[in-house]
Amino acid sequence: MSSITEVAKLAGVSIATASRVVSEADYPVSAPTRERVLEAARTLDYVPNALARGLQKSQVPVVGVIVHDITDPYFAEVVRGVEDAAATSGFLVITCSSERNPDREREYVRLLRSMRVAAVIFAGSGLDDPALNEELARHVDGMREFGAAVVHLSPHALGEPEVSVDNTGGIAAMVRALAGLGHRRIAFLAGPTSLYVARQRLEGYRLGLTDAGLEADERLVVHTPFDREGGAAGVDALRGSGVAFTAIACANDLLALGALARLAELGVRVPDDVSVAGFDDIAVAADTSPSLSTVRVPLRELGRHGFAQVEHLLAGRPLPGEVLPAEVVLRQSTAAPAALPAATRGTP
Amino acid sequence: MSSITEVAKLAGVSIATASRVVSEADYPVSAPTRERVLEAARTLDYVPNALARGLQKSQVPVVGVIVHDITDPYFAEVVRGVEDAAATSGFLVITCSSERNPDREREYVRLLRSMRVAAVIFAGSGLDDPALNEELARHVDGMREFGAAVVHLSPHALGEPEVSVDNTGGIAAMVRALAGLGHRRIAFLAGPTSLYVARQRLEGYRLGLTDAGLEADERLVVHTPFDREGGAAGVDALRGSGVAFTAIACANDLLALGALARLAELGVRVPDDVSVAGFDDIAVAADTSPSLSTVRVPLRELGRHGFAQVEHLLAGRPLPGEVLPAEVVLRQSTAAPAALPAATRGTP
DNA sequence: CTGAAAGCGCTTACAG
DNA sequence: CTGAAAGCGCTTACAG
Repeated sequence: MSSITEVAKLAGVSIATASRVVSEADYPVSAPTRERVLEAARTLDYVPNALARGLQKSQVPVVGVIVHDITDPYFAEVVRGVEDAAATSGFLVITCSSERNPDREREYVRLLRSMRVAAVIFAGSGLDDPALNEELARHVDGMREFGAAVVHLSPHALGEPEVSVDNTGGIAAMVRALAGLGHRRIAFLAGPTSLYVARQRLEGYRLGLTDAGLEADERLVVHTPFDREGGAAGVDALRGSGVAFTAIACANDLLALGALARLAELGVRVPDDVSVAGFDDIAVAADTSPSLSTVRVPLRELGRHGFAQVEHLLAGRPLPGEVLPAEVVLRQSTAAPAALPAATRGTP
Repeated sequence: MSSITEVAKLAGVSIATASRVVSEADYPVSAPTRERVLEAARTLDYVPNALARGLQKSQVPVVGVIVHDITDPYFAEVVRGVEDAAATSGFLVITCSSERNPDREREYVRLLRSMRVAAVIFAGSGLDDPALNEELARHVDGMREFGAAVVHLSPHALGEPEVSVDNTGGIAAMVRALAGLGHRRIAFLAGPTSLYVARQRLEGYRLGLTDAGLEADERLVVHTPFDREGGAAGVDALRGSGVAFTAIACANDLLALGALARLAELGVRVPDDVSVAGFDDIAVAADTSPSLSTVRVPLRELGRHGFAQVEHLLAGRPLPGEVLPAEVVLRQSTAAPAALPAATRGTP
C-alpha cells in the first residue's frame, strides 16, 4: 500500500506539496505540479491513510449511530437515512445496537470516543436511568470538547433533540381519527414507562382523547416492552382486565403487529370486532393482513436530517431544532365499531 | 482528552511503560508500577486513541460489512450477528448499504481501505459483473496484502464463501415438502438472474423437483428483483402466462411477502387456492396472515460465524469453510392443493 | 523490569 | 508557489 511519500517521490515534489494536492487542501499549487501529483497517485493506486489524517485532525470522517437494535425496522430505516447522507460526504457509519442496555451503551460510546469519530447520533430514545444519563452526559461533554458533533433523534434526559418527530401530535391525530370512526373506548398499548419517547406518545394519546371529547380511563392504558411480545401481552392484559374497548392504538408498529397476531390467535376479528392502529409505518405495516393503519413517520428523512445536522455542527453553524411531521395512514385494520348504530358512525 | 503522555507523567513512569500497561501488552511490568499506571489512567479518564494505535499497527479494530440494504431484514439480522460477536472482541462494525450498485460498492471498499479496517465481510451475494468483480478482486488483494481479513457470506465470483448457508439444499427441501403435500405444479419466483445466490436457489428448485420425481417446466420459473415488488410482479407474470400451478415457492421471503399481498388483492385465497412458501425466515414471516411457510436460515448465526472467521483469519489460523443448515418451517401459507382428491393428499 | 528513541503516514505553520 | 521540519499519540525494537 503506497504512502504519500512514494507519491511525492514519483511526482518529484515534497510530501507537503503532494499532501496539498491529494487532500484537496485550500492552498495554491501550480497546475502542472498538481497534475504530476495526481498522475503519480493514480499510477500507484494511492489510497490515503485515514488514520494518519485522523490522528492529525483528532477526528475521522465516521459517524456512530446508537440504536436499540438494528433488526428493528424503525432503526434500520433511520440508519439507512444516515448512511445515504453520510456517503455523499465521504463519511462511514458505525452501527451500535445497544439493546438499551446501559453497559452496552457505555461500552459503545467508549469505543466511539477511542476512534475519535466525528459524530455520534443517538437514534434511540433516552432511558430514564439517572446513573446512565450522568455518565452519558460526561461522555457527550468529552466528545464535544474535542470537536465531535452529538445529535439526538428523539427525546432524552440531556435536553431537546436536534431533530425529531412529532410523537405527541402523531398519536393524538390517530386517536382523533379513531374517534372520528366512532370509537369511544380506545385502549392504548403505551410501551415501557422508562422511555422518554413512550412518554411523549402517551401524552399524545391523552391529548387526542381530550381533543375528541373522550374521557380518559387509566385501565385502558397498558405498559409493556416495545416489541411484538409486548403487543401480544398487552392484548392479554386488556382482555384479562375485563374493561370494554373497541379500538387499540399502539405506541409503535411492533406492538400493533404483536397485537394483531395475538388477536388472530384468539379468533378476534380485526377490524370487525376491534380496530388496531400502530405508529411509525415500518415497511411491513402495509403487508400484514389486514394491512395496518398507522402513523407515518419519515424515518429515512429523520436519519438524513440527523446527518445534515452533524455536518452543520461540524462546520460550527448548528441548524435550529426541527420536528418532522407525522401523518395518519388509514388501512384495513381500522373501521367503525360494529356495535355502533349506523347513524352515528363517522360523527365524532 | 488526556493522552498516554499525561498518564505516564502522573504515574511517574515512561510512556513506554504506560503503554505496556494500558494496551495490555504481553510484556513484563512490575505489579506496583502497573497499579500506579492504572490508577493514573483512571483519574484522568484516559481513553486510548485508536487512530494512533491503528496508525502504528496499520489496522483498526473495525469490521466493515457490505450489505445490499440494511433495511432488508435479511441483512439487518446478519449485521446484528456480526455486531454481537464483534462487540465481544472490542470491534466496531461499519455498515455499507451498496444497493448492489457497483459504484457504491467500489466507493465503500475504497473508504474502508482508507480506514485500514481489520476486516471486510461481504454479506450480500456476488453480482455477475465482470468489470466490478475484477476491480473488487484488486481491492480484496490489496486489503489482504496489508493484513486485513476478507470474508464472504454467500456465493460470489472470487471463490468459495468462507461461511454460507445451504441455499440449494434448503430450497430443494421446501420443494420436496410442497410435493409431499400433493403439489405437482410448483412455480418458482427465482429472483434476479445476475446474482449468484439466486442461481444456487434456482438450482435447489430443480434439484427438489428431481428428488420429488416432478418434471421441470421452465414457464413456471419467473425472474424478478429480490423484493416485494418483484413478488407481486412474479404473481402477475405467472397468471398472465396462463400456465397452471398450485404452489409458488419463492427464492426469498420478501418475494413471498409481495406475492402474498398481490394474491390477496386479486382475491386468490392462500393456501386454499394456492400455496406460497418463502426462504430466509425473516422475523415478519411468522406475523403475516396467513403466516408464511418458509425455510429458516440461521442469519444471526451466519453473522456471528462470519466474525469468528475474521478473528481466525487475523490470527493466521483460518477456519475451514462452513455451510450452515437450512430448515423447512411449515406454517399457514401452505396446504394440500384443493383440486386434489383427498385420498392422494400427503403422498408424494 | 524500565526507558530513550525511532517511526507509523499524514498536515500545517513557518521560511523562503 | 514550494519545501524542511515539527508533531498528532501511540508501539516496539533496542539498550540497559
